[in-house]
Amino acid sequence: MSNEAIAQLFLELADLTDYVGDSPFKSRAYRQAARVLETLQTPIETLAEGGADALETIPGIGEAIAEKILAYLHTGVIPKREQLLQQVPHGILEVMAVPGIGAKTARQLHEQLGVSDLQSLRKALLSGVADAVLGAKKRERLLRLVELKHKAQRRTPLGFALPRGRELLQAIQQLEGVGNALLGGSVRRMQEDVGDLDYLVATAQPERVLEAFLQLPQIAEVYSQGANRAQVFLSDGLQVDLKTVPSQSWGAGMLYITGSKAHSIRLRQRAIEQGLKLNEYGVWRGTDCLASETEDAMYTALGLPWIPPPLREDSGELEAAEQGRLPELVRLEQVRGDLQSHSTWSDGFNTLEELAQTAVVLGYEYLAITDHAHMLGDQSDPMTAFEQRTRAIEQLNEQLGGRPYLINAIEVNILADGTLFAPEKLLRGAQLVLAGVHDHHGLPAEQMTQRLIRALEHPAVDILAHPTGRRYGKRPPNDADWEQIFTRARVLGKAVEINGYPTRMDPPTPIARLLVESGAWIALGTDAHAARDLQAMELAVGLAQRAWATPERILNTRSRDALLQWLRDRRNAS
DNA sequence: GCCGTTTTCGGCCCGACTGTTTTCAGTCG
Repeated sequence: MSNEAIAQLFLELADLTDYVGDSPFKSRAYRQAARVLETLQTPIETLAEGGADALETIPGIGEAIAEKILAYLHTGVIPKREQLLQQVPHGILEVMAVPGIGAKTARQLHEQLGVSDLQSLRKALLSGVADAVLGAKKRERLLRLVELKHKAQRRTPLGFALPRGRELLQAIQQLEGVGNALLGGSVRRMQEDVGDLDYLVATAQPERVLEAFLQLPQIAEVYSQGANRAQVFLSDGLQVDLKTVPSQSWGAGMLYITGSKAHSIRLRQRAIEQGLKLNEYGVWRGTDCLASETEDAMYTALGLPWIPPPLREDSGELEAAEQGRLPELVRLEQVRGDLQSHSTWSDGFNTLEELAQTAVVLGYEYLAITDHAHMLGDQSDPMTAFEQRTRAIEQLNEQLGGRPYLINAIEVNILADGTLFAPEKLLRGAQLVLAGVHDHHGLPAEQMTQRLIRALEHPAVDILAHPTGRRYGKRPPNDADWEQIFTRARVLGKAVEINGYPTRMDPPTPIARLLVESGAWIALGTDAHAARDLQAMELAVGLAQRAWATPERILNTRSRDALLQWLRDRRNAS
């Protein structure tokens, strides 16, 4: 089972603990443990091999939680969770997931009205009997939210949230009275998927801004509105929070609105240790404001350098900042080309010319055309089709004077046994070979590990594409020993891809971080199947940043000549 | 339930918004 799966169990345990009215600090500890488990880079089974002592070295995991983890790994259940599930109504967790219904309200609803799941909640709200517990106003509000909630169960992939968020940001910027405006939250941190959009506005007239904001046509439902904050839902159920601060608190507000929550809490604890207080208006000593106008000043007042948003997850960035070893993260403008794209020669929508034109607009020196080997031409004779495409690329390169330079590349399927589905001659003829898993997902970890290593060991392979195979809403990441795979890639001098295609974003952050730590070469690719998809490089870079990647080991921060030299050297070494 | 340059008990981030609460609990981010 994955770390995410066990983290989910602890989140449920936390809700159950709240529901039965046990210590709120207990449920907080469970939630903290869940968060830590989710961001853990190593599979929990591996860590558990060292027993409870090893687990307890993880911050936030003590004796009791270590024991629960071990019990789960051995028996498949956490006894405490099973015991609580016996005590509570079957569907109460989904009731508590409705915004505005917490543990206390859920319990009242159950005890007084027999509400036990979403369906009975909806009935109680519709019939009006819920008035007795909630009051008329809250009942009406919840009724609207329950209806909306149907549409918005899932988190939104960053690639979809980002354009929507920017569109709304533009609308907000045009509201009267708005000074600065920022799209913060998980989007600014470039998290792979986001639960809501968070905006910060600097203004001297918060009432006016909020009033105008609530009039925007995109807004379907107002959840709450106050003197300097509003929470609303868009018609598709996406939640949007907008907070205003006076302009002198801009930096403090940015820090607050960007989060993450865990990062903010650590900063606030740090402030307390230094006899200070941190809130969304500044850093304070008593009533003296020490910093508030810029994020930089906020961090400085806490004795830290500015920390880039993608790192703000309480996963080691504060310790690194303290010790002056924050990474110089790779930036989008350092990327000189895209290392995965598909043309009409396979399953892409755009021609080589169209892809090249967009690459020019993006300022790229090069673009790897990585059509699927098994989809070339009419598929009956891939070698002939490959040779035709090679000539087409060479001609186009000549026409364009190598600006951008199209790399005659190929993407090849890794079969279940780790062999490659393409003629050797074709593989040798390509300037650059990506190998990726496209079927037989979900093999046992050991088998998947050997499969990927075998593929990496093929002398023609340069890059392992979309390593975990995850697809949002379709397929979880494949299980494998990533440390072993990435180490093998480093030893072989090969690269592993960080894929920015919006529904892939592969590998997920914790595994991407393992990749960076392994020291293997990294290739950033959009996996574009249309020219406009090339824009997704921003997402690949964001994911690389969350993995603490610096430009040195990223292939496509290299110039065209340096990249081609790398390819020649690599081949000579194989 | 976790944790410790205020170590094995006594703390645990901080503020905004809602409702009907005349002083605050519940919920959320």
